[in-house]
Amino acid sequence: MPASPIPARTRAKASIAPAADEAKNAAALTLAPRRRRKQARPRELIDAALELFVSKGFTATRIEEVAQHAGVSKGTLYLYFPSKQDLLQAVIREHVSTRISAGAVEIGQFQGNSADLLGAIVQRWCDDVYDSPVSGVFKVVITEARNFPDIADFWQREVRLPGEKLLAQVLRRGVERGEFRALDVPSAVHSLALPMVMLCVHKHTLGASDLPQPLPLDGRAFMRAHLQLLLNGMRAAPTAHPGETLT
Amino acid sequence: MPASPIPARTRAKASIAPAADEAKNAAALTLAPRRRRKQARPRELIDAALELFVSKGFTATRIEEVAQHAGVSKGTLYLYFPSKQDLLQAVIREHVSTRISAGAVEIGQFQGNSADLLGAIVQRWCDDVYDSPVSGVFKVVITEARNFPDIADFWQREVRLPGEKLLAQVLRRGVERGEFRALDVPSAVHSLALPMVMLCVHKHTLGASDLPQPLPLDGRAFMRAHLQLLLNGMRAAPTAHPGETLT
DNA sequence: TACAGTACTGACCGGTCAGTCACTAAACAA
DNA sequence: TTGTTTAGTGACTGACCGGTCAGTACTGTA
Repeated sequence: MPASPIPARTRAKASIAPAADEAKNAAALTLAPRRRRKQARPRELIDAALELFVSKGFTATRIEEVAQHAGVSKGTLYLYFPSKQDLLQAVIREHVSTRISAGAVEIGQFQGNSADLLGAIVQRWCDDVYDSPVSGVFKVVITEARNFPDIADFWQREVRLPGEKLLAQVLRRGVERGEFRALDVPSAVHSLALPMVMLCVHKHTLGASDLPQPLPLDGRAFMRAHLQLLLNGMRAAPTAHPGETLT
Repeated sequence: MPASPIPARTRAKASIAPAADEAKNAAALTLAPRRRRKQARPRELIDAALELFVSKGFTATRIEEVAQHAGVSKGTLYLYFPSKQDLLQAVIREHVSTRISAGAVEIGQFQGNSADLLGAIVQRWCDDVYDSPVSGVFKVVITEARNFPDIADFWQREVRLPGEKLLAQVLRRGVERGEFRALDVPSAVHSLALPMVMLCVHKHTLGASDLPQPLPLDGRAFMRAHLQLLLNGMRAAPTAHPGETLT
């Protein structure tokens, strides 16, 4: 039944534009002509999705906004991604998974001592993750993991597992080279990784720039201090002051 | 325009009930008689909300479910809380804010050394927060902070600020008593707090018991190990192995 | 110039849910 | 017993949004 009793809100934008401009680029204003660009669409949609998912959250982002942002209509988006969830999965694959494997290669080639290696990793992570929109993906995954078990599963396999393996490898290297004392490696991995992830989450929740900041938190400075504290704890053998119970 | 062309699903339930039963216990079947219990309602609604918000998430929990869980109808809930958001705020106030001030009092009375005090705090936090449904509130706040700036603000003032103040106080105590070296106290507070919060979040996202666990994470054991590592780092003066650049 | 293939469009559908309000009945006083 | 107050009810409304599909128009080919 294509009765269509609705008057169809015709593009009103044009009439808002100043008359002066109108004569000149009337054609340009008339909603950019259709272009067929099958190759470029997926990546453009993924990038638009990243930006919007991060700034507004996954649920709050309407699929139509993503499409608009990428310069296409809602229907076109569904030509390339079967559902909103699949779009999110594509964002993760494109922006997070790929980076981790790239990082792993670099680390394998590092020559110096392990403390410096950890310093370089933290530094790199600040530049490429914390300071980039990618940090928002951590928050999105946490927010949506319960609603989309597939996403949770995908994240565990493609991000968390390789990420932790990578850090564990570096710590074991330090122990083997006699730079760190014998460590509970899996625990120490979390001592390093949990704050890193939490910083990303914080940046996109309580730390969001449009919210009042009674307790500002400089992620970069903190991570430097945190790493120094951990390194200090990993070098010396456990000791206790007199009177302390060392459990 | 209350045209309402929809046939309005009229309550069909009554006509479905077997005629036999009807005569006998018509009254008994009529869903527990109304009771007027103005005093008890708010707390019962808050507790029901905590359980559901934590297990299903804030958005996925329908207000009607909360009401049912508390044994009342949706309308009654709105008699006590003006909106879903206000209900969440009440949950936070009742289950998180109050605990922190209680903890602060206890800590003021502690006599032993500061390492043991930190151990006691971590232990207590595992028992009262991590192992209880309250841990889920952290995840809910993170999930909803962007959608409800009021909640974010409330959390900063009522939870994060007093919480960090409390830990800073303990660390300063340790430095003053000569148990820890001179520390960057705000940083060290985060070295302790960020993993604690992240554990709560993890427990209710990737760590949820209904999801596969390729990388299990024992929060309690980790926190013990993490604290030991930090204590070790806080006791000794910073050192480096030969050849390491100490930045 | 005509035609076919397909990238692209956007009005529409179906379903969901927070919040409302006219009504019902419990509790208690006169 | 009757009347008054108010706690409690649940059908209804209005807004929202993911996903669909009949139709449109760009592009390459004959």
